[in-house]
Amino acid sequence: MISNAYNDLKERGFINQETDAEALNKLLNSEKITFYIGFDPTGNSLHIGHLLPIMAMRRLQQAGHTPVVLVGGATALIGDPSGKSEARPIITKETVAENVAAIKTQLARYVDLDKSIFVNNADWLQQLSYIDFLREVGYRFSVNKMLAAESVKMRLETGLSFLEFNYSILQAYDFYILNRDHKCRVQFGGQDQWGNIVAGVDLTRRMSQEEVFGMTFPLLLDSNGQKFGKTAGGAVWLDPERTPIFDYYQFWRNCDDADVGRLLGFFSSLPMSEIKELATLEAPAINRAKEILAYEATALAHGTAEAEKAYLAACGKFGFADPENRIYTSSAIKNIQVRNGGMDDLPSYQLPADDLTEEGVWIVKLLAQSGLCASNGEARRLIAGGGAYLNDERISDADIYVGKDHFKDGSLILKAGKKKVKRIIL
RNA sequence: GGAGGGGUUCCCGAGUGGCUAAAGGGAACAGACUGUAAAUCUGUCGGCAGCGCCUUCGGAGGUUCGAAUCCUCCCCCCUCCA
Repeated sequence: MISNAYNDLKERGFINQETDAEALNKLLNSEKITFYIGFDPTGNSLHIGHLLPIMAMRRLQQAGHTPVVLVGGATALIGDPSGKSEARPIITKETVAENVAAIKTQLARYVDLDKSIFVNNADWLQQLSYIDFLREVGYRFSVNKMLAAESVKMRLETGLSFLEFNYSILQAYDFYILNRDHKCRVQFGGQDQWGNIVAGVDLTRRMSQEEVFGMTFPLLLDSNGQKFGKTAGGAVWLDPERTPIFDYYQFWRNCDDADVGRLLGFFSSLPMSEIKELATLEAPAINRAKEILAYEATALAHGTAEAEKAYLAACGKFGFADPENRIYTSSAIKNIQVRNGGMDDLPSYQLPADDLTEEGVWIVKLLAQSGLCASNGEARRLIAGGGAYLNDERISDADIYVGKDHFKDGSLILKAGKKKVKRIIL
């Protein structure tokens, strides 16, 4: 149980902007409130980019507050222009409905949905009458003001359709509805949501004479200023079908030294005092902090059993950072017996039996079809550049064939570079 | 609706008839160095069973031995005017 929700968020770095710091501090610490965070169901899986608000929601819930999880079933049909340089393709209602279901399942790992209110704004936005809406809500918005908003200004350069321009009004209306129907007092969101949140705070005050608040989270960048959560293969997904659990673990394990502390604050539940210690570890010991981060983040997304497997598989490949458990941590990772093995838990690819002919499988083809390389050409280049390994031996020739004798106990290990691994199973 | 400018490979951005799979930069990937880090240096960066063929420069046609480059029509974006 988290006792002081506001300070908790603050010391973990969750707070970027807030409408009224003092009032929020008081509110979050002295009352049990209802708050809301929205998610746009534009895809059928969440990715790491969505995780920061989810973690905040989790902490707030643990502090006794009640989250309203709003999925933007209606607003996803519009497309939020905030923080985007271009309009995004409009998706169909059917897709939105599927996405909502998928996202709900993933959220359940982080938030206790039984103690949350789950709403879909399609339920109230869908049936609005245009004329009524304009008369009731539209007249309260000043276009002059809207044009001055940073998120709109940006798009004024490249173009903004009327459809998208309306987005912020709809989101503001959501806040008003949630306040009216669920006594929702605070909206949280990413940094790019600031304009939308403020619009909602204003609208709610005007329509209901209720004082509500807003807070945004920082935009996560890695130490290089790059958008966080992107890797070679694109986004890192919570769906294990898209991002194998081992790869998910590895994403965290490979974060920059400089980022570990901040990431532990956001994505683990370890106490801040401990995190500060971990973040200041010297040279190679800092790797233990990364293991802890990876273990904790993976355990949250996929469960402790899977996290343990990924941890052992990765350490089997690269070694343990702190095999003797000298570095203090409250994480359950310390209870995991240091042992090797774990090969079974590397991402694997099942080779169709027909592909293994008398002469074997062409190595280039195998690299490509197992997903390690995007095309045959890329596989050739990888081999030419000395980055391909078969059972930990560098492949020097693109024309070799992999036969039965390369498989030990029915599997072999293929690597692209030092970090990308695939177990090929017969 | 009118006038002008523009749409190039993941992104930015050169290229105005053959030497252009298309400069340069960024991102990305690999190698070396390391700690599965950062920085740095090096290489790669459309597809193909690779010295040749195929697909790409908003879309569709056309001119030409040859088109990202010229012509016609269409779509989209920006700026100014209405």
